[in-house]
Amino acid sequence: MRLSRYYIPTLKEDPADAEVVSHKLLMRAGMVRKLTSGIYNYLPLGLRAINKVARIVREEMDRAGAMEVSMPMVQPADLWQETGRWDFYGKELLRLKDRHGRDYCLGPTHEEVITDLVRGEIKSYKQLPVNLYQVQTKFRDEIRPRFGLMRGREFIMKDAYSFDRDEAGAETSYWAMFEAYKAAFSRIGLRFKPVQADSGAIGGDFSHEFMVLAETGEDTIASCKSCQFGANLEKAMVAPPAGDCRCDAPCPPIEQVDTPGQHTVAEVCAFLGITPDKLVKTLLFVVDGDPVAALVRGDRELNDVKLRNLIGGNEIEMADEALVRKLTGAPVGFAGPVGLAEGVPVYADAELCLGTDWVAGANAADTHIRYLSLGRDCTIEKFADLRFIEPTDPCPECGSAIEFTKGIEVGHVFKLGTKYSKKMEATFLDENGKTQYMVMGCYGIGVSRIVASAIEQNHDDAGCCFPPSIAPFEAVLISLGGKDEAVDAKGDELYQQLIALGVDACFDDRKERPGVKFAEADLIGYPMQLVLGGKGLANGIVEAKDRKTGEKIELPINGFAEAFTAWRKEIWTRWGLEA
RNA sequence: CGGGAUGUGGCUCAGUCUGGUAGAGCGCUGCGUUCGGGACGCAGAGACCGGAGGUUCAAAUCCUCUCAUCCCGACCA
Repeated sequence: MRLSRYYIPTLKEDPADAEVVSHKLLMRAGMVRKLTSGIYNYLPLGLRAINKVARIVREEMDRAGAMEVSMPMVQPADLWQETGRWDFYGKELLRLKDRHGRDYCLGPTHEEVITDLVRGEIKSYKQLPVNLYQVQTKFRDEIRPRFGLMRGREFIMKDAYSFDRDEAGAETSYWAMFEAYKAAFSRIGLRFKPVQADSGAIGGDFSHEFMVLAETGEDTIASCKSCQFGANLEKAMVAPPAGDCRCDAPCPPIEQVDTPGQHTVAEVCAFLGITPDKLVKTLLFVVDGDPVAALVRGDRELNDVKLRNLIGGNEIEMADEALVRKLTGAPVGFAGPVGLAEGVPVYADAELCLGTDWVAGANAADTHIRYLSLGRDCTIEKFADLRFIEPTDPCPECGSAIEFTKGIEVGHVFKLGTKYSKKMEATFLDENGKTQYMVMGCYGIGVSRIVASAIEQNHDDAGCCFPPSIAPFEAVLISLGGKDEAVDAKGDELYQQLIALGVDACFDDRKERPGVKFAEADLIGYPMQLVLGGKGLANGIVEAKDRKTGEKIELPINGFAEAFTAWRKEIWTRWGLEA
């Protein structure tokens, strides 16, 4: 491709509405343009990067035995009503009506459509397993789209769905996808980590997220410094507390203390002269319409996802002020496990069973209680892991130290089980002629988000530093001809050699000053920059720069193809990639 | 949906407080000079100042409403 005929509208300044570096650079390098909030045009350069990601993903899907299909983006409401998600999915589902007034939605994901497709076509165990995937534009009406391609409303996703005869088969499919994802992200050149994840609203037994490690990530992951353990914070289990249950240990009788105006943990502790780990924090939630109380130590944070999963609920939300008053008979800040309204189950974090003699709210205004014994004074439904893991906690799998890092979710694999096949009657006949539900899995990769993530992970002050596997062009040949036509002519010749070598290169033959060409090459982030100038031509050399490291070497014009091939191999190797 | 901020040529912004009929830099067009890290000179094109209504002799500027965008939060396969 000759850049003199290519459309790359670069910007010298950061766009005013871009916050994160990937968004700024995607705009500045002329790769995307915003149409409206969370919705982007992909320009030629940006689309090239996206297509390269998609190509690698397709190759790994195909290698794993999945088959590409393409499903409609507009989906009829009745399919979503069948699974109940028409009501459950919420406002993220963009709904629309056709001219007859029939309801449709724009597909945020395709479990309904794929299950409908498969149930109509697959009737025998002999046809299973199957794994179908697509690379397609998705629409999710996010409450707050942000950060450019990182969290758009419209985005490109690869979604795959597996159908198996039984759990064992589903597990095999799951791990095949897990491995395919590892292979794909490795080939793309991302530094990533698969972590345990909550399966969220989509449901299912277990799941992993693939996280690109980057400071700007919206997710926090806990990972072990010595073993392979890694988990999204909302999923990360806390190791069971070390020690015996002492919740029945002897303790003076409960005593009420006045704590006028002391609402928060910090206030109460300061007032009573105790440390937060001596206090029991009581939090009230509503799970699927019913009130629930949860206890954690004063210095801990309750993980509502764990609470929801423990109860087996779908929706969980904090009780509002009115409900708190109703349940505790007191303003917010004085809730406790003793004397709560009748019938509110109380769940306690596991580590609370290690101690006794707690301070807690008294369910009365401006009052707390001390000498609380959970075993003696109240009924605990269950002691369970309910809190967020903390950096000082041991690894739940091996006991070593852990650390927190930020990550961007670029892939997610779920084992769905029969959640959708049961609701949609996706059945087949087994060897015995007996009807069975298909066991499903689903697997997503955020294709457009990967391009943004790659920039988040690989950039410097001058611009993007793309991995060669997904760079819009693998290499740029910059010709500094000016008035010297011989330079451009030789440049063209070398460019032809690159093309003949099968290199995805472009040729900067524009009538621009050298500084402009260099600055834009750095901004766009071609991994390999080749520069041919008048002096170089006279001396028989081409300058070669590794964008990532900045290292420059000289390649001979005589024998250019061989020298370039060797250098190219080195560049790819530095990225841990194979050309 | 709560809280905050911003809308002025393609882009980044000034001008708004204190009303007087729109500016700069970049980009774009032409000519000339320049030509190894986002050059310079000259000459141009390009904006009814997000939209609607109001106040006023007069509104980018003041008032009301509205739309859009961004940030924080809640939310989120």
